[in-house]
Amino acid sequence: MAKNTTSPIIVLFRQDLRLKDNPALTYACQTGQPIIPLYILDDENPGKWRMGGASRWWLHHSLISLNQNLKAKGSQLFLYKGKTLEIISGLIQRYQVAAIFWNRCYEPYAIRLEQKIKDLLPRSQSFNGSLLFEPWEILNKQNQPFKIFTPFWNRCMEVESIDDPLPEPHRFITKKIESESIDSWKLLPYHPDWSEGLRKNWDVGEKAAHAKFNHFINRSLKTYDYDRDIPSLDSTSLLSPHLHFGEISPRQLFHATKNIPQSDKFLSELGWREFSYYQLYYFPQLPEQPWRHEFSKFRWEKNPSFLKKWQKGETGYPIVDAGMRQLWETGWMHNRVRMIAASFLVKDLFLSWQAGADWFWDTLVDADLANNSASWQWIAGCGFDAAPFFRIFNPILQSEKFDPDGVYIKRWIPELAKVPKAFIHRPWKASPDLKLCYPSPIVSHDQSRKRALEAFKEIKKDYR
DNA sequence: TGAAATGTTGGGGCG
DNA sequence: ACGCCCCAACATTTC
Repeated sequence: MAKNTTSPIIVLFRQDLRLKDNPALTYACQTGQPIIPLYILDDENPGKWRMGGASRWWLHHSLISLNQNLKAKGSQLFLYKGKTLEIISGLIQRYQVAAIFWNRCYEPYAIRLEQKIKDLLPRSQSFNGSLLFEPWEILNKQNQPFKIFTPFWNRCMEVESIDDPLPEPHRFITKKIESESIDSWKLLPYHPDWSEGLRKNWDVGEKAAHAKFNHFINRSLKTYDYDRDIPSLDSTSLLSPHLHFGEISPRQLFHATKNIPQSDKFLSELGWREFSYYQLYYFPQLPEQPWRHEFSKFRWEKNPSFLKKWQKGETGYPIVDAGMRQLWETGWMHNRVRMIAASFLVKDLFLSWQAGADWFWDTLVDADLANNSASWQWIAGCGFDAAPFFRIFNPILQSEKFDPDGVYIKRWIPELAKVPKAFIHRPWKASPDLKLCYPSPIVSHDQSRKRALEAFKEIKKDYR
């Protein structure tokens, strides 16, 4: 059969819900063939890592936003729910699809799926829309993957060319096909609808992402170095969910900030994101298995009651509880507080980092398999370039250091509003006639610390 | 992208 | 003036 220039190309959207700097879309448009912009909600392929509740809320709004942006171009987004391969094979037969274009994902299940799509339609093409550097491009002098962040990032920064972000494509022809309605997917929570805090805190979509980025550049980037650690300030970029869903690309962030003198710290945070994807690529078991083998011996506690209290923000340690409540209410937690709350779960409650990762997966709007897994392994001490296990955060000291006046704590824990500054980091020492409706600490940090150190000595000893 | 324990130093009070 | 002790303040080691 002769090559048919009117046969359509499917552009498969996944974690690249944008029009600007979208290589798959741009190069599909350049063929001049009709385009089928397609999103498939496939809850089966990811297995255990099916999208969590907060992510589904975000996805709902992001798809609507992408559809609107496409409509402004005279196009639209077509929606299907089910098994990716089955749906795609159906479309290929029905519409004589010529090829499928997509931007690569790096989750192990996504990589496997992409290979099968390529087998289905060999003319298909994949592109880099989500990373500054492909994992296979960055190797050390022995041609091995880096294990430590700093040399990894130094090597990245020696790479000459990072492509300039692509402009939005001009008008293109859309091949119209049937579509499901997004409401039938029931991505939004009901019974109960817990999404009010999310609605209040987030604007979803490509335009919102750029607005937030501009605000960050103008207001926070200059003092990012220091202010990003103060959770009451909202001085971080707040871009994580936009980045995860690809409403804005790392290339866009990189190019807009690389020449600004104070941008190093921010760029290195992008570097940590790259490093997480790198880890997941070279160690696909990252979400489930500790990278440092000796940690598989660790006997984590199984204490559903402690886990519940951590999840609900009722541990009795204000900074931990404030973070966990911010997460529950807004689908997001400040980075510094994530470290403190995560350290508390692993090293004070002695619950597994996997249990923490599961909870974050369900509740974060920025839940990202690479970042979430790598960061939990980092705090637990078993990941690439991880904090050593004996490096244990003291939740009281961290609180005094990074939230000295308790502004962040009081924002998220109204029960503590009346506690004087002197006791805000340790309310159990405040006068009993305050009658706080706030729990006493469920564990003693001093004792937990000692216990964690003992356990660590144990696995280290065995391993030698 | 810790914190606690332990070691060292140097100024001041005091006999 | 001198030695002794105390103890902050800082540095180093250890977990």
